[in-house]
Amino acid sequence: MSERPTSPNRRMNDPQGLRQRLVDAAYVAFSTRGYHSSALHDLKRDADVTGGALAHHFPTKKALGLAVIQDRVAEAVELTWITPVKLAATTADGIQAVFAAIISELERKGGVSGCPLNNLALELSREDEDFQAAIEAIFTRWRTAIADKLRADLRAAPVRDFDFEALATLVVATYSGAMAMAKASQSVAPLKICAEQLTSIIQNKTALGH
Amino acid sequence: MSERPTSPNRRMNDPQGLRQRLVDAAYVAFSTRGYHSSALHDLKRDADVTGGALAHHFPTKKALGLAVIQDRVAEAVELTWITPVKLAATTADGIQAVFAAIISELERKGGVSGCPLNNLALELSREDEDFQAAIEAIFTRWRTAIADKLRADLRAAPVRDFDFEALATLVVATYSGAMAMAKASQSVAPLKICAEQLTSIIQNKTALGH
DNA sequence: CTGCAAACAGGATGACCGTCCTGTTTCGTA
DNA sequence: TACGAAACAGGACGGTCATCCTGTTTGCAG
Repeated sequence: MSERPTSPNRRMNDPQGLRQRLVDAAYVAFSTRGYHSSALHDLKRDADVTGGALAHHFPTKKALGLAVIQDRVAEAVELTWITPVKLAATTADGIQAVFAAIISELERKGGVSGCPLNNLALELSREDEDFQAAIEAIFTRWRTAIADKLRADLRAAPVRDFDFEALATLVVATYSGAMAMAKASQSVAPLKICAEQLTSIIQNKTALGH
Repeated sequence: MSERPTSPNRRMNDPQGLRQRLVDAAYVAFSTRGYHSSALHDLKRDADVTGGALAHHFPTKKALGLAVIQDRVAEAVELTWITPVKLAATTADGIQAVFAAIISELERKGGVSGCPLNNLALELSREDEDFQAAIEAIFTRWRTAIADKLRADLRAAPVRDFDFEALATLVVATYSGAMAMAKASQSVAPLKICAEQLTSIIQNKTALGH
């Protein structure tokens, strides 16, 4: 019931704000219900935007989807994963903290709707190569950030034959798969288990000794 | 151009065969293009089935989707994962063989369309609780089979504090996530990396020592 | 042979959805 | 103030899709 402050009858052009409301609503919808299951009609209602405004900013649904991926999904990965890991004392600490934060957030609300990046990756990667490229770029940035952190961990006490990229790939893959299992079971149990396994593995591998 | 042997003009009722053609076509379509992106019109064409026949066997699209999950997806997991792992000498051997088989199969054809179970899990788990239950059951069976094999591995030389279910969860999650990354990058590289990491981890954990 | 339910044919239907089109308003610029 | 481009309003349109409906055929029971 919250009317936007377009009080009397006067219109105010606000292209940036309107675009942001639109992308925000689309991000929520695409992340939870999926891209194809989200109708533009609902997005227009949620963002309080008319068809003409939508068409003006995003000529096609694909353009909106691309904006969601590049603006919001990339930002979400940056905020929930990359930055916390980078700021943590060690990679293992960072990963444990990220998992814990995500788990408690999921427990706060009722259900598990899954990782936005993973959801859109499986739905759109094969459908359109622009989507695929945008999604792959985020995965690459994510994996690279973890690999860099692992490299930093071992700056002081190097371990020979350590493949940073491979271990980072394992982390990203395990998280993605754990979230998929969590979504399928509507339970955070797979996330808790994989968090413990992963941190144990990383601590072992980054410890002294070959 | 391959006409089915309905040679002159005579019809032959074949409820089981028709149902099988339908579920087969739906399995392929749902696994590659996804559930919502697959139109019943295309399935009818692929399976050479009319609308009346389809409605007779599956009153709704959901019923067809449920049959695909319970009949074909469950069977696929059984054939490509559970049986090979069960027949292998060790869990690590089995997992390595399964990954290798899947990778070479993906390299044979051109693209990566992803794990059917994972694809449908992310698309349908939150949409309908019947779908969710059917998918969760397959994940549970999959994970349990791997845990059982791990238990069998350590029958002779037990390792204390070994959590079979947790390690099995890690395996399933890592595979699912690796396949998601493979789909996003349209490359088998994540699968190769995770296969190596996983077998290394399992061999370490199942080896002698605390 | 006969009746009857299951199996199938083929199209109608109504809802939905993305896109586009025409008109109106805002706002920077000159 | 005049003007033009951008921003926005609101609905029409065409296509698609899942479902349903009416009729016909098959095949088994009796």
